[in-house]
Amino acid sequence: MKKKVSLKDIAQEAGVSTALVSYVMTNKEEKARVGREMARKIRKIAQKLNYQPNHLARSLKSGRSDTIGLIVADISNPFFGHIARTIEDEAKQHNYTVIFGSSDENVDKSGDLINALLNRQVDGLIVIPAEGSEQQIRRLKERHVPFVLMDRPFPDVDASSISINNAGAAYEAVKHLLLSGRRRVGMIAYKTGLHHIAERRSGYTQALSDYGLEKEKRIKLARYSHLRDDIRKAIDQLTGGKHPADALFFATNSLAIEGLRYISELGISVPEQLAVVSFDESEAFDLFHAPVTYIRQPIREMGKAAVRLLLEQIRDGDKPTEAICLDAELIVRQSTAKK
Amino acid sequence: MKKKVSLKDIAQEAGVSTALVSYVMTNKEEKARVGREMARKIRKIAQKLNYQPNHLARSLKSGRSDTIGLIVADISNPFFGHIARTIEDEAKQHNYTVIFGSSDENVDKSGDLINALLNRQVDGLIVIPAEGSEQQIRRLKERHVPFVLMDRPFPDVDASSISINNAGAAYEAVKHLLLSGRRRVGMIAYKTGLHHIAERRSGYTQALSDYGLEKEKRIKLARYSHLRDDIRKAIDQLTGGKHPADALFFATNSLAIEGLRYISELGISVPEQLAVVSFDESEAFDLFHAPVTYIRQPIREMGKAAVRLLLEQIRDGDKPTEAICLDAELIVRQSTAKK
DNA sequence: CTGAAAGCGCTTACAG
DNA sequence: CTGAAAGCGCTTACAG
Repeated sequence: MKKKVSLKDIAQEAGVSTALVSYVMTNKEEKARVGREMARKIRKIAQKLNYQPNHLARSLKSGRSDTIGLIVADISNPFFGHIARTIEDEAKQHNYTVIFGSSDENVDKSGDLINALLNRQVDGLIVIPAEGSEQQIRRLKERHVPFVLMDRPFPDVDASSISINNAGAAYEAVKHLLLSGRRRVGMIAYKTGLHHIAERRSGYTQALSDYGLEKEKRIKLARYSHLRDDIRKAIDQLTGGKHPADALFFATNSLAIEGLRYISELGISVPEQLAVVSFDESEAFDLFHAPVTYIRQPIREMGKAAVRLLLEQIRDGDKPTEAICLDAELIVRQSTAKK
Repeated sequence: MKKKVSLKDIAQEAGVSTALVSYVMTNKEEKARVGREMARKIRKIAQKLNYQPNHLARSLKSGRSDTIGLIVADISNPFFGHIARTIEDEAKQHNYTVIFGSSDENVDKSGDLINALLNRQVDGLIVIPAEGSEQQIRRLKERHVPFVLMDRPFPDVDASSISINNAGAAYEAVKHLLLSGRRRVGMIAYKTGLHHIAERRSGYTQALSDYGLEKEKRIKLARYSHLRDDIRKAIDQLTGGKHPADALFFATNSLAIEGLRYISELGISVPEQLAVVSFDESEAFDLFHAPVTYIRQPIREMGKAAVRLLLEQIRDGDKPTEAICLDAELIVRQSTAKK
């Protein structure tokens, strides 16, 4: 790259010290009581030379990088892509830039990522934590790094977080299935200790038991790393046998998409033979022949809240933690129509 | 945040200069001929203090930030999300971090973004350029900023780029429709001057004319900002009248998804009444009742090539520009089955 | 084998 | 109203 013009170049041309130029360029001329004439002259030269401040130098001096780090599970998953987009927009409004990384639901990657972002002096972190990363998160707290957990709070860690009422939303979804006449409702979830999935499972269980169907509990788990195979197996089991499920509740959009692929292949008719509800949204749900009933998370609000909480923490290191829990909404469509 | 430990702290504890510590921490002990004992001692202290280098300071000094900037149209669009993911993975392998931004197909935003990333001293840029951003790209070249154009080359700008054979891929798609017995093939594209869309249009036109159907050309354009309305209007026009289209070719996945939503609403049967092909891929294409035939771009290869080209440019500022053009693949499925 | 010193490009408290 | 100086945390050419 061509050598960039620095404060020094401007100072030289204007015949003043770099200090003056710095004051003018950061609009602190008032405070530094720089002469109006001089300020104008400096600005003019800066313009002519097309001066662009070096953010790195500024950050090194000021201790603030105006950058936030974002850790998601996988940026190519539209759910996280949407979150990233909201955070980007919201951050930009406050003159922050976003560095991101995908943890792939992997603790080691997550740890490396956190370190890499921290070494780059991000002012704070928004993280959608991977399973088993509690320790890493605790370390953040010990080091007084401002951060916000998103999507998946850790019940045992006292940290600011944005999440939704997972148990409640799952409960509503299952209740909706029961009210539409289904009795054998299966659930497919990730095999994970993450709290948000546990909550979704407990919402499911609670609904069944409130409707006197605790005996009908049928949950299958799929590994993130063997998604396709595990889901196929799960569906085979749930829809086979003497008392096949007449409804399926998927705990996330990726589970549902993979599941629906297989359901189509098998020629199972939705919603006649099998009603379907999923967490999250997806364009794919719209194009399924029976548009899929889903639980809509308020992604925009979540992103906004996350950035807000983080910036407050950055500004005030002693801000008490704040856990925000938003409500999700059940969007009812064809895939759960009454039989 | 708590004060971080710096080289100085280690130097103090070890009773040596920061220079020594720096050499050891960057594994240049050989070159600096630091004593083995001393090196061990320094490493031990660094470990104990949990030393983490400040990347900002390093970058300021070295002039390299080991960060690349990525500009996409919209990170929440899975197509770009996938590209981002490949670039992230590939960059990480070379110890680079990625800062990203969404231009929203808007020239002003794109300009702001480029500046913001450059001020943060990214070593180079991978950009999926917005319409009308030629000037911004030319400026990059003038300033000798390493960069690679992706997805959309500018024919009038001599720059390194990764793209696919858009005209050829479109040609194949339309040819496939014609060979499957369709005669009135409509196309829906973005209203844009961007070259890759122009190429897709010309592939369409060429195919029609090669098959003696130039009179049957029916292209409709939709504005990015009025996607839904424009597509609905376009589909109404194409499928209405005395000679309704019997096939539709969508120039991108977002156009197709919006279009298929409407086609479902209208109750038009695919592929019987209307065959459908789209550029790009999407999970939604799989779940459509007649899985959609699409043109698969080699995203992984594209991302890898982009990073490779960029890093070569960063290493060698005089590297001549290189335009890589990859082939796309037509994946034939139900939506274009013979009538 | 080791260290002092300069410098990357900024900011800001301080002195005049 | 203006400027000299110190310093953020590193790296590296140079001198011993």
